[in-house]
Order: sequence, then C-alpha cells, then structure tokens
Amino acid sequence: MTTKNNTEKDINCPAEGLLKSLSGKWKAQIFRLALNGPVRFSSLLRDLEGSNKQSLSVALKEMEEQGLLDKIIVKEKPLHIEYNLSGKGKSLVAVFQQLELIK
Amino acid sequence: MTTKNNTEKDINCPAEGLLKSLSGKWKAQIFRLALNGPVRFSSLLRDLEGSNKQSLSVALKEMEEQGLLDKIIVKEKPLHIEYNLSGKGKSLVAVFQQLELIK
DNA sequence: TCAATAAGTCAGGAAAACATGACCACCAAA
DNA sequence: TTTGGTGGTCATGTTTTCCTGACTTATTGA
Repeated sequence: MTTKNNTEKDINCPAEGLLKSLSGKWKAQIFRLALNGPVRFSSLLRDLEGSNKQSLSVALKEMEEQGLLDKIIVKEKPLHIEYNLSGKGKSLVAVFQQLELIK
Repeated sequence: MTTKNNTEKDINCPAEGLLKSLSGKWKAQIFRLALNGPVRFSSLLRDLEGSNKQSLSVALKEMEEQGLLDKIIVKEKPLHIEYNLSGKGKSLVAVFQQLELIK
C-alpha cells in the first residue's frame, strides 16, 4: 500500500504519475519552499497558512515515497528532521521553470 | 467566474495554476487524446472508459477556460463541436516530454 | 522535574470531487 | 413523426480529500 495505482493509466501516460505526485493542496508549495533549502515539519506548519499537521504529514510522506524529497534525521544539537529536495526533485525544477514561461 | 482562483498562491507559484489545470481525473487523458487531433464530447465519452458526461463536461470547460483547449463549432454536415489543443496547450507538450524523462 | 519544542498519529466530521440517472434542445434520416 | 446522434444540464448520492482537535513520544532547556 506504499505505492498504489500503477494501473493501465500510468502505462498510457507516464507524465500522469508525476502530475499526480504534485497534485494535492500543499505539495506544490512544499516543493517551492524546499527549493530554498531543507524544510521542516514545524516550520512548514507555521509558514503555510491554513495548513495542518495531518495534511502536511501525508503530503511529506507521499513526496518522500515518490522520491521527490529525502527525509533526513539531523542528529545535531536540537535533533530534528529535514526534508530535502532529492535529485529527482531537482530535475523537476527545470520543468517548472518551463511551465512558468507558458502562463 | 470564468477564471476564479487568482489568489496569493498563484502569485507565489505561477506553475501551480497550470498544475491545477491538469489535475483531476480526466484532464491528462483528454489532453493526451487532443494531441492526436480534435476531440469531441461523445467520442471522449466512448473512448475514456469509466468516464461520464458530467465529469467530461466540467473538465472540458475548465481546460477551455484555462486556455488549453479551443472549443470550435463546426458548422458542416453533421454540425458538431470540436475541442482543439490551443497554442498554450501545444507549448505544454514539451513540458510533458521533459516530465516523462524524469520518471 | 517541569514545561516547551519537534514530529508526528488517530478518530471523526466537513468539504470538494466525482459518478449516476433523468432530462432537454437541436438536427437529420427513415 | 419518431428514432438516433450530438452535446450538454440538473439534482442527487457516493467517494475522496482535507481539516480539526485530542493525544503521543522523544528531546531539551530551565
């Protein structure tokens, strides 16, 4: 149940999976903030007005599963968790930049 | 009410609008079919298994509003309506091709 | 030891998206 | 003049997604 719908549709349209992986109320914004450096659960909760723990938790988990974010446990001083844009995530940046030109 | 959510979010993230414009159960598939030439309401209904009038109607309307599809009334022989990929729609193709490479 | 911060989970409800079936208007062929 | 195709709308119901509030575990600074 980690990844679910690898149905016929994904075969028909490879882009659909990626598209789905960024649909949802908070994912694009999380992605955007992650561009500026590692993001953290609690700071996202603060920065994304109107967001909530549950939704962010789910979004982060899914983005991690889809390989867009890397979750790393920082064992230093205040011991916390960071989410970083993965290689795959970074490769999406170019796509988004193209997208922004279209408007 | 033709275009609705030009809220702060769109200002923060120009790509989000486009992203949203292709989220939804049928839009990617409609887009895909529209690549091969004009699509029609009734043929979409036939070709997209599991689809229904209501959902297609809404999807087509939104894609039209977002400027991805052009709705044209063909006044010839059987008098029908065609949906064609607009210029903006076509410029998205390159983006999708890039997207497919990421997988 | 107490309170705070960080990062969550869980049950439940509200809201949004999607599907169903009935219906409608227009046109054309039989 | 009724049957069939095309392109829908509308009311309603189901399903999915999202939000809320209560609770949890671990770490840490006072």
